[in-house]
Amino acid sequence: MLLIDVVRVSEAVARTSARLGKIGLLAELLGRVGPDEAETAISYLSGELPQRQVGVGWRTLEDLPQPKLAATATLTTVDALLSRIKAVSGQGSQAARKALVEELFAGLTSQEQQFMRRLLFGELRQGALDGVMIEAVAKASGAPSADVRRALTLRGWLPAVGAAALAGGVTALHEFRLEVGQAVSPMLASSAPNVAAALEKAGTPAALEWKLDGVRVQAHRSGAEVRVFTRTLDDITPQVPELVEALLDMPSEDLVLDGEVIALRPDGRPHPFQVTASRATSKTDVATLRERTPLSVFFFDALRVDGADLLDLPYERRQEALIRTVPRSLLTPRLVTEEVAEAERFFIDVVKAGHEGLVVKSLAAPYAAGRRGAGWIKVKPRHTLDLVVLAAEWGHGRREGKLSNLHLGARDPEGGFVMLGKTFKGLTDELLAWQTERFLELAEGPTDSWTVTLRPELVVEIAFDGVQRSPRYPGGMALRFARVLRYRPDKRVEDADTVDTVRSLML
DNA sequence: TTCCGACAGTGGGGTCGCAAT
DNA sequence: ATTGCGACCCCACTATCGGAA
Repeated sequence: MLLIDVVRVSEAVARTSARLGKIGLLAELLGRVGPDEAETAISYLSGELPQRQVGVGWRTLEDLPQPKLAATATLTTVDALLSRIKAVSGQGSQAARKALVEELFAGLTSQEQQFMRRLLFGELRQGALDGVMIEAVAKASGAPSADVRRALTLRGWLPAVGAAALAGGVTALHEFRLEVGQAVSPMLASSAPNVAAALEKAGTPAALEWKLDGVRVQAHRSGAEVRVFTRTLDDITPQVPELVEALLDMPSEDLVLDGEVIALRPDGRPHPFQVTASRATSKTDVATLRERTPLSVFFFDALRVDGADLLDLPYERRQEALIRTVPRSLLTPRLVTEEVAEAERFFIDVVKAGHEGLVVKSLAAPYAAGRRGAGWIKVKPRHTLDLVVLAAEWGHGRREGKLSNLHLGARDPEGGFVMLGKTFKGLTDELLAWQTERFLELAEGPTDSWTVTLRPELVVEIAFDGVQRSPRYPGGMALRFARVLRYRPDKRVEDADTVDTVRSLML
């Protein structure tokens, strides 16, 4: 199949707003792709590369070679080139990689080049990714979408699942099983503003578990062999020897557990997230790092114990298996209750202990991986500050032509402002339109095609999860997960919060 | 008819590993 | 030694579609 066939479908999908329309277009193409190219086609049309990453980003794609006039590239030839690019990126010079990227793009028409650029950036912007492609695979293969989802949960990679479905229908989908060593898509959580709302969503009684601010891990053991995967299913086994040893100490030789690794201080309180993340992703001299900053692991779910698959069992039953298998010291602290007041006390406890919050879980929910359903709901405390908008950046995609990303500053009592980070979150279309107009009135000082500097006159109320140390910003602090709550036209700049207030929150 | 779950899109800070400067 | 880049840890929020109620 020609690449241009895929590009045309992608463009048609982008022009179609109806989800069912997108599914129809994608399914039609899947119906005519050959078995050798199905995986590639599904991959491209769900915004991913069969190679996952190839080491090519925006910088490498800044200037492209002259496009071809005739579209002759096939999925097979393009895929082969991308594999070579990945191989060179793994071990080789940037010049060699650049040459291969040139070769790839020189073989494409201008239309194909634009598609391939967006695909490599991970910004397909056709309004269809995995969620829509699951339905398209179902439609094209005749298999129920629940079976496609189920196989995706177990395999963690839609192109492989989709190709199997197209080739072998439902029967092929049923051959995907939970296998030790093959990472499963992790179950994710939605969020609620407070404990009462989370309990409402989960139904009572519900389980409340401490939410630790670390790195999510899925640990597999088969006999003497252990493998550990992150949320995105990357293998980090060599980086977490503590976890490997913990698993080998357990009585079951055939198990899959879900949990979190976190670096704790000697007093048991958590290190900042940066410390944990650095430790869990550093590959060099792990032994020394381990001595200096040991990792602890806390498990909260069991997907397989003693060779028995538990995915479809209700939460409560999986907990029974977990408790039987994992030593108490490695279990995530939890409480089962139907009382809102008791749940709120538990929330206060966890925050006092320095952790992130709670995850509220329905006792009946199976391990519905890969979906942010109502089964798990996270609750975190929220801080707010009144800050001053110092500048704004032009948006992209659906925010093209709108000033979107705000530079946020706290008042310096000595005079001036100290930038604490940026945010683009929490803005409605109406607010985007309003602020674009207002910012242009306030524009003053250096302005380029990217950023508009403003007279510091607007106060905005910002919600955030915490203050972290920053090597980037002048005050040495940055806000974590900042988002706009509302503008405060009733407040003057002199009423905005100061850097001293922010500093006091960092401790 | 209204409500709500699921999805896609729009980007945020920090750190590591590697190649080039 | 330092810098630039790509990848990947952690993410929140709004708009939209379409099935559920």
